[in-house]
Amino acid sequence: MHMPTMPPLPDDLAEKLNPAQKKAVEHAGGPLLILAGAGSGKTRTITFRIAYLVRSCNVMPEEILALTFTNKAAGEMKERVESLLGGSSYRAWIGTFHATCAKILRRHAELAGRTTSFTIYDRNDQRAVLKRVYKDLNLDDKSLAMGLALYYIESHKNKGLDPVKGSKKRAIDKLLVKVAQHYQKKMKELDAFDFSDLLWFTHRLFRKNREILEIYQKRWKHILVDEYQDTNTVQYLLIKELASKSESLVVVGDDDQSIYGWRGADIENILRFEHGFPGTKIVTLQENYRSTANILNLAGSLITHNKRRKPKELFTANPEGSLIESWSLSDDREEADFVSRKLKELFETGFSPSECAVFFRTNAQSRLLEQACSLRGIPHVVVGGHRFFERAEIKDALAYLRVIKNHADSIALTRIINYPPRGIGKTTLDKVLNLATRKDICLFDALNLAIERNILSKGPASSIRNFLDILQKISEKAGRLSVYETMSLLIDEFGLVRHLQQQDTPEADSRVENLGELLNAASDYEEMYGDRSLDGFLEKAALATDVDQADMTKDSVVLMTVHLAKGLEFDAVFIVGLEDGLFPHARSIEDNDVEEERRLCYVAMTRAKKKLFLVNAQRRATFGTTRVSKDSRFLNEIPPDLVEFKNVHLADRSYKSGLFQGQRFDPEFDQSLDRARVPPGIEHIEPVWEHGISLGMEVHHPTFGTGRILEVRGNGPDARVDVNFIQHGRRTIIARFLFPGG
DNA sequence: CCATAAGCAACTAGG
DNA sequence: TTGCTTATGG
Repeated sequence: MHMPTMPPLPDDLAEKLNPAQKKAVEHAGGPLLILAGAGSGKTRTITFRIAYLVRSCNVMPEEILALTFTNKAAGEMKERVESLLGGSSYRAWIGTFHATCAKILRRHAELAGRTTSFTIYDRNDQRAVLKRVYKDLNLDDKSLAMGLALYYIESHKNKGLDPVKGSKKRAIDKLLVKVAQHYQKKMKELDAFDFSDLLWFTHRLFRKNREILEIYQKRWKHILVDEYQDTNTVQYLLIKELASKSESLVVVGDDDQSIYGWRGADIENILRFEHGFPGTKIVTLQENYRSTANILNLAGSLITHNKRRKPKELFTANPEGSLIESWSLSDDREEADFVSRKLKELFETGFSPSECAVFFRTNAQSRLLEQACSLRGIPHVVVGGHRFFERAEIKDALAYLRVIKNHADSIALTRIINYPPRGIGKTTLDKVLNLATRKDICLFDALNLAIERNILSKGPASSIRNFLDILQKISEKAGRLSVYETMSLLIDEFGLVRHLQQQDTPEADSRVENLGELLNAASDYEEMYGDRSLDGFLEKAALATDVDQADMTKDSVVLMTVHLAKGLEFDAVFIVGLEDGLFPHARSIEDNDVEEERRLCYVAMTRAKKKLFLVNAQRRATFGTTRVSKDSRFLNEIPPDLVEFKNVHLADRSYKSGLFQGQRFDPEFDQSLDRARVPPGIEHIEPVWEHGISLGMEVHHPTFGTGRILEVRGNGPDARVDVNFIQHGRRTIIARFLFPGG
């Protein structure tokens, strides 16, 4: 099972690798742990190894399994392997844990108590299932918080344990087990898996059916795992099972970048890798190719404050670079304002917007930053927050698709039964749901039964009949239609767009646009995967993430949470909200686990290539009230000689920001904020176009009222102008419909 | 049954 | 602050 000697690396690969990377790529046989520091060429090492195996070691692409955490990482890996190997590379299995498990489960669905076209449920669907369970058990959210029940179920599965067989010591434990039992039963009836089920059921499948496990063990002779520090226990067990007969297992990770403890990731997996896999070899990649020496040393000093880590020190041949700037602003608005101004300044000194990023700890922080960017006309994208596939209108359309595919999906059916409103109200639905419970049938069957037995009042009954008829009609056709065609048909037949258009609000308009996007996504999917089936598309939708969706191709500043930033890099990085209680988060301080927060901060810092700004506010609005905040402890843990502290203490001055209050800036403040040329207010932002259209200009639109110009694309009467309307927010308008003044 | 108003809770983080 | 659930009147 061990390969004694390995053939030499081809020159074209070898010349792009340092000695440690080479060692990792050429590793022969047995388990290998690559401790890959931030920016040390981890992806290159993995992809080159795959190329090496195929090109030099007579390994077939299909004998390779590479597991990642995000679709994005999987996509990048596929791309890079393809550029190294060309045509045959598609036969290598490169995917996320979840997608890989979903694929396996589709093949053996019946053994997991599902059909091949099972549905994947997200957090909201899970909540809906739990709601039904609560109703059946006569429970309410007060006697058992739903969040707790979900956590119980999920954490058991993450640990590879059966939530149905939990401890029953205390009354609450008994209750949790009971809820879990009903939940799992419901999920089976619904023909659905939740995210953690995908991993858990695959693990169970392998444990109960050794012959199936063997199929995959034989197939995958070489296994690679990316971001190993983020694996949880089930993932560990899956890897162990799959790799027990493989020729090589290579895991890559960095214990200092383990930031998913809250979703079950166990840092011990990487810290104790060699205990789980005897005979492990370890290669450490310590040379950083990304950041300036100052940034690297700063991050390195911070992380040494952690106890639970493998000691290591990164180094770089990169120049020292400029000092790290630490800015302390008076409040959160000032902070956002500062960032937007500094961004403008960076653009002037040659940084391009897409090479700049702003990281924050919590999503709630994004709003002010977004506003500040809009007001200054800074092109920006917010990654995360409410994801595309979780927007109500998208979920509605997908719910229709799910019901068409699987009539037993009562969760989806409940969602759409009266959306758009068709006269089937709460009382009617309750009647039918009760019938369903009594007869132990799904909602769809209950609807039919209720009609048959004539137990509903006339109005609702005819509505239901009509609804079922349309559903029937589309379902019959669906088999012959593509996803795109099915979707357009249902949007039309059920009047989804019509219903939104009637509302005639800007929000509804943007929803209509989103439905259009969904149709695009469907046809893209067909083109990309050559697959016209609903199953495949729905699976893609369920597993899609916002980072996948984010359009990084535009030249825009990226605003995102630190968690989403892992694996990315930017010339200039702002870390905002560096305050105790926010970053590190209050929760982690209470729980006495600041180490993960520190790793998170480390991840954020090491994304920066050239410039790093550490920003905090002295006062911050949370909910309704403003609170005074203390500097983040992390700011005290970094070497001061690497930092230029530019703190502006304004707590005693009642200063109002010009940007947000519509006033001019305080010139004194401006100077203290920055010695150099910061544009004092939006009225000073340079005019883009001699037609009299300039950024920041006040304009009037017959429908949308008054607003200010944020961005102009093109010129002449047909130019596209982005305007921030007081009443209607940001919209794109053709220039000829805009009039001067308010 | 439905639309709107009012009242109230929620904000770590994500596949 | 937003976004949900509940109350109210049509």
